[in-house]
Formats: sequence, structure tokens, C-alpha cells
Amino acid sequence: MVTRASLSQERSRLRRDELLAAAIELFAEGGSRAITHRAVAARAGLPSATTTYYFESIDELIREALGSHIDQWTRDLEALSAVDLDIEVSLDDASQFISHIFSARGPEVAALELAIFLAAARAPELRHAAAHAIRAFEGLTLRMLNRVGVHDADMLAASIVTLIAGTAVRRQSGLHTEHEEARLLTAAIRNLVAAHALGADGVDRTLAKLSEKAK
Amino acid sequence: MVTRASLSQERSRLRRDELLAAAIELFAEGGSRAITHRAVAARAGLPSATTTYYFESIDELIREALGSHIDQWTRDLEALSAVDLDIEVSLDDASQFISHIFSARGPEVAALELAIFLAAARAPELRHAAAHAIRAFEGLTLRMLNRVGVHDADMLAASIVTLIAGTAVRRQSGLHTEHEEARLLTAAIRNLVAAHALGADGVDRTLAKLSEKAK
DNA sequence: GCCGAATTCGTACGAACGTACAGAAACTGA
DNA sequence: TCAGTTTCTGTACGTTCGTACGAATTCGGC
Repeated sequence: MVTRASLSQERSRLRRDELLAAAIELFAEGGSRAITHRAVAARAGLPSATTTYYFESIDELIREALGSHIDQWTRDLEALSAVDLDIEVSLDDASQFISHIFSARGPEVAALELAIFLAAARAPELRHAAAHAIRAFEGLTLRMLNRVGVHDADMLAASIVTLIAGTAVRRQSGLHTEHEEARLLTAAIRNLVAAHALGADGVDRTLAKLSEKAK
Repeated sequence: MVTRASLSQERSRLRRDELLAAAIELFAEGGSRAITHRAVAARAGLPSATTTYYFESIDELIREALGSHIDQWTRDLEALSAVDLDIEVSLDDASQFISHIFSARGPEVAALELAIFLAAARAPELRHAAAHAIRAFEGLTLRMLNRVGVHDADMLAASIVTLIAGTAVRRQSGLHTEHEEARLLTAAIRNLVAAHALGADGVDRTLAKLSEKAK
């Protein structure tokens, strides 16, 4: 196989990347079934034999395409994380921002991202990349929360990431409008933050009171 | 195509179902790429020509397999919903139960379920089945909550389903142990319930207090 | 301007694919 | 028991697939 790094000429590296992008496009439209040597080359506007020069096998091509996409996703999140948050960020701003990372882009994008993530998590070679992506996501969320003095901030960040991922799944059903999903997500995040503001004791007390009332 | 209903002989209906089950098995192991006429027939221990007799095309076979699996999943949830909850169910019991619907089964099962759901949501013919599955899931969750006198119970149920779906996604990364994921999910559910017990006003007040403190 | 290395791409081959089909076998109702 | 229907399956056809390969082209160092 000709790895990206081993390519000495700029044009080659570009072509290789174009093939990967074409593979992702096909994957988005018709799943892994749509990814074939000829289809990828045709989509990229390149001769059919191109793919066999750059990739050892079709599985390798698919892996590389999914991997590079998920890596890019991770890098984007990390770049967002690195931005200095000098301005004052209110809780609502943060919650809005977080909920828009996913929901601003359409459900089709969310579906693609989810499908890639799932496929990656299944492949041993990409498992690490998938874990890294989640970690970056949690890191960004945690950073958005670091001005909010709340108990168990890591746990809260993890829960929020879980909510966002779950929303991405739910959206696919088309059961609710995009607007409703966004509202639901924002409300759920607010609720979680409020609970963490109460602290474990506060939550325990509230639930105890609730149990009393139920009797 | 020979639909299941149009088959007059019991053995035929069984064979058709076996083919569908074999297709799901292959899908679980190698994705939709692994589903071919010959592979499905071989897995079911039947002659290769069997699949072409029962299904009009390979896409039809795949659709039918995904659809029947998601329908079964929905029926299981509805059956659980229909069980009379005569016994007293504490909040902890309910939260434990809900979180175990997903987490009791391994991550591989969750991955399969997610992949099937995503693939179904993409196919117009299965979109309805996917939506129905989510609705059934929310219905069951809502039913588990109906003894808990809480504000916006539908919203809470939707949020909990979102959390469970999100957990199913997160688990795939293998970033945390299964035990940690379960603990995180249970805690998040408890937090959400507590927030709903406070009501919208209570949450608003708590968050306002939090904002004050941050300054 | 030349040479070895890297890149490009038309072509080809065997394997696996989806699908069709005809004859065999099994079943059903009279 | 027998005709008609349904079910079964071996076989085969054309297509598409993954992959290999060699000749042609382009490139970087000298």
C-alpha cells in the first residue's frame, strides 16, 4: 500500500485524499455497499485503476476513509476546545452552543457521523480513533462548563455528550420536528446542570421528597 | 416476491424466517456487505436458490431482514409495556430497570440494534418502523414513570430514552467500563427525575442561583 | 538533458455476484 | 388416487467485483 506520508508528490497526496472523500460521499448515500473501486474512482473523476495504486485492498480503502473522517471530526472538536473563551459565556450560551454542535447540521449529517462512528468502533484498527473522538467531545463539553461551578463536572460533561449522541439517534426516526428535538435537548441539558448544581445530597433529598409524595 | 403471508405451508414460512435470521447474523458480523444470496442461504443451511424464491431482490431481502428485526424489537417493548405493574415500583427500581433494558445486553447487541435502526431510518420503506420503535420505547419509559408524580412526564420519558440511546452509542467507544457506563446512566436518569421533580420554576431558580455564584 | 524512481492508467482475468428458469418434488383438495 | 398448485433446487447466464500488471508518462536529483 502507498501510505499518504510515503507519497512524495503533492498531486498524489491530493488525489489520495480525493479518493477518500469520494468514498465517504458514497458511504453517505448508500452505505458501505456502495463503496467499490470503480465507483470511488468514478466519483472522484479519476481512472478506475487509481484506487488499487493507493490502497492495498477495498477494505483498507474503507477503513482509511472512515478513519480519516473520524480523525478530522476529532481535530475539529479539539480546535474548538483550544479557542480561548475570553468572553463571558453564560450558561444558556454554552448550552445553546453545545446543543448546536449536533443539531445545527441536518439529521443526514448526524446519520453519517453515527454510521461512521459505529463502523469505526467495530473495526479493531479504528477503535482507538472512535474512543479519541468521544474523548475530544467530552473535553470540549467539559471546557464549556468550566466556568460553571458545579459538582462532578466530568460526569455532567459525560452525561451531556450522552444526551447529544442520543438526540442524534432519535432524530433519525423523524418522530419529532428538528425544532422540538433541539428544544428537548436544551431543556434536558438545563435539567442536568440544575441537578448537578443541587449536588448529590440535594438530588437525594429531592427524590426522597418525591417518593414520600407518591405514597 | 413471495410474502410471508402468501405462503400456505408452515415449513415455507419457517424457512423464510430462517433466511431473515441468517441475514441478520451476517449483518451483525460484517455489515450489509456480508449479506449476499449465497452467504445467507449457506448460513441458514439451505440451497443457494432458496433466497431468490422468497425475495424479489437482495435489497428486498436486506430491507425485510432489518424491518422484521426492528418490528420484533418494537413488539418486545410493547409486550413489556402491557405487563401490569401491580407491585409497588420504587423510583430506583424503575431507573434500574430502564437502564438495564440496554445495558444488560452487551455492547455488541447495542451496536447491532443501533446499526439496524440507522439503516432502517435511512430507507423510506422502514422509516415508519424505526419511528414506531422509538415511540414504543418512549411509551414503555413513560409507563414506568406513571407512578412518579412529576412535571412534564412525556418530556422526561423522551429525555431518558435519549440518554439510553446515547449510552448505547458511547459504549461502542470502549472508553469506559460497562460498569461505569451503567453507573453514569443511572445517575443521569436520577438527576433528570430530580430536576423534573423541581419543576420548571425550581430549575430556573437553581440555575439563576448558579449564575449568581459564578460572578 | 538524462536516469532511476514515482506515478498514471488502459486492459485483463478469475471469482463472486444477482438473477432467471426449468424440471423435480411435495403438498392440497376433490 | 389424481390433477393442479405450491415449493424446492441444480444449473447457468451476464454483470460487476477485486486485483494484478505492464507500458506510458511524469517527476526529482544530478
